[in-house]
Amino acid sequence: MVTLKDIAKHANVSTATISRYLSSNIVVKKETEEKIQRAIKELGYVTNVVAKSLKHMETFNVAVILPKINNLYYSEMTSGISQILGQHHYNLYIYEVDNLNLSEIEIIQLMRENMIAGIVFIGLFSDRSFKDSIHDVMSWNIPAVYANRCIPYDGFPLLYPDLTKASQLGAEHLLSKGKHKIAYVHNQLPDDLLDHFIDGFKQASHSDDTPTMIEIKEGMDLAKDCIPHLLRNDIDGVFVLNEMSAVHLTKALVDCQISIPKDMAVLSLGNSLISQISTPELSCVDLQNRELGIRSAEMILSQIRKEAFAPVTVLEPFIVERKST
Amino acid sequence: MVTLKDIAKHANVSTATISRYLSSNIVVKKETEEKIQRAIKELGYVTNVVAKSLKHMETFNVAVILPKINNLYYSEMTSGISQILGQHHYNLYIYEVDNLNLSEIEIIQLMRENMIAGIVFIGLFSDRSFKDSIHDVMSWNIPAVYANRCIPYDGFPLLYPDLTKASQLGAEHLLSKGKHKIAYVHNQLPDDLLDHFIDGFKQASHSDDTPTMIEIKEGMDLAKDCIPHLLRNDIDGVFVLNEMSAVHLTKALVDCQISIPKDMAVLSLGNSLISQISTPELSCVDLQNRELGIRSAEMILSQIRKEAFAPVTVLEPFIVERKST
DNA sequence: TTGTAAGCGTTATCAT
DNA sequence: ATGATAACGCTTACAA
Repeated sequence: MVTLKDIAKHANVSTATISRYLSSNIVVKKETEEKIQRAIKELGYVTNVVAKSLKHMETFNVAVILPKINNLYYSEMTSGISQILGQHHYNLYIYEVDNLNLSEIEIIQLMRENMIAGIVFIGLFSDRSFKDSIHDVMSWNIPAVYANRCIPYDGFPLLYPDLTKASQLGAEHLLSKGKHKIAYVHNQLPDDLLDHFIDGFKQASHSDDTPTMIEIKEGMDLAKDCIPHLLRNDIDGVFVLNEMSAVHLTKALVDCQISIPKDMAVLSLGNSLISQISTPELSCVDLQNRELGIRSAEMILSQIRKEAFAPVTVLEPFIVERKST
Repeated sequence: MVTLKDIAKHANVSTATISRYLSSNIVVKKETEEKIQRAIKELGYVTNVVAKSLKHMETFNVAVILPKINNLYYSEMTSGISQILGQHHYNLYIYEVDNLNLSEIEIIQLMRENMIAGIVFIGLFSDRSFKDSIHDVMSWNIPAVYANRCIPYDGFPLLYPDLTKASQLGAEHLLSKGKHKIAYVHNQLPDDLLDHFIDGFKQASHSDDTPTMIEIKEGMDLAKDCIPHLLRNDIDGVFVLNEMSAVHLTKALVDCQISIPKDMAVLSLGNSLISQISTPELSCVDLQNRELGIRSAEMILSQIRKEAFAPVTVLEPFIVERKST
């Protein structure tokens, strides 16, 4: 490996001069500059970031901790993060929790050992893992962001889509399509989260009515269990709070020869590729995944630079209308 | 930050003893061990991996360089890589080329600066970028793997799915379904790659016949341009060499009221979520993306450990039959 | 404008 | 079994 010392010797200047010339924009005699440049080229010098990191006691590595990367939901956010970090010359580590046989504590420990510059925690909005760990992380002055959750503010930077608004927009959209008997379908979401959706529905319907709530349980057969339930209640519009379930329900409805959107409108929460691929193409409420990633990264960078920033960012969802409503 | 020095002072032993106790499994007096353990706990020491890396002149960071992460094709491979690296306590860097405003040279430079332990290059099989850079990387003794390409062996570790076999399996499958007028649909694949597919077709048909080759051009309307072409040639089975295109073509066929698979069987190359979501669900040739990732990571680790390994790994595709054939 | 030297946290060599 | 110390490559007072 070619070091500063090597080019110092080769160029007949001190390492200090070269270091200054390379790092700061400090003035150097033309002659010295030429000598240095020649030496760098001739010996093929490349700077050693690890040594720099040790000296400065900081790295340019930001970690994203998520359940798994092979999921469009997470990978879209990650891509947003990657974009911003790249622009600012930070590197991106990925840790897949579902894939790593490490406990939460071990992963957090890893962050400290590696002098990680900042951490983005990503999870489903019903997930509460790592919640306590974040306080540890912050107490060690590691910038952190908890992204895509919807939990009460608890002293750490938070970022999530406005689910009440999402619900309101969704319900309004269904209503505007002449659907008046609306059901919300979800995969075992916790009650406090469902409350957000119920609130949104009330705002949309200008009433105190509650939508029919239908829970999809693990291994349930939609055509046998869910659709009869829908029909029995004369439902004419469903808002499915999980994109994948929306796709499956749509498939089941088509199999049951129920016309979409005439007899049943289907609205999905989340707008990845799969909503577009589904037949019919699904209308959906876009939760802005990429933007969520972008903002997360920006919040991390603000913290690193000790700039002011809003500790809680709430993103506005919007409707994307396609064929299913 | 609590350092070895700090706990040395606190425990009244030398840094050398602690370092040895922590890193090697060298014997220490019971009394010393207790003193050290107590000091570590009381001061909250965590080891500094950056300092270790500088000392040892090696990191535990492996980089994956890919076009973009928000694509099931790449994220599935990446997840496989992540799984293996995690098991061996390596960290995973991700660099999205499409997202990073860096030239190939700059990215490679970055790898050197950061003392990356190994690099997995991932790309579409029609892509040839980074091909030359790999020789540079290897000349600097950075372990590297070129994954998911199908290019002639050129002195660097290679890993790809057997496309000729994939073609053969696909053609055999369509033939076995009674389809005799078969077309291959692709998105502007280069000729040398198409040759593999043509070879596979010949092997399947035990003849020297060539399948009808149809090229999808940027912005082409499948219903208007592609399907009439198919019909004109009495095609009754298509093998689409790109999963996304297979989905789109299927949609277009359904719109044109062509019955799948009765009037037209559709087979897709690649087996991600989207083939399952498509209506009808697509039969496909699975290229083993996750396994490709797993093997890539293993090849990197072998190189790092200077173990023997096969420089070229070819993975066997297999048929997954669903509703479209 | 340039050089000298100490030090970032760790490990390894050589003594003791 | 343990300690003193140099070194990994780089930066930065301080001096010249």
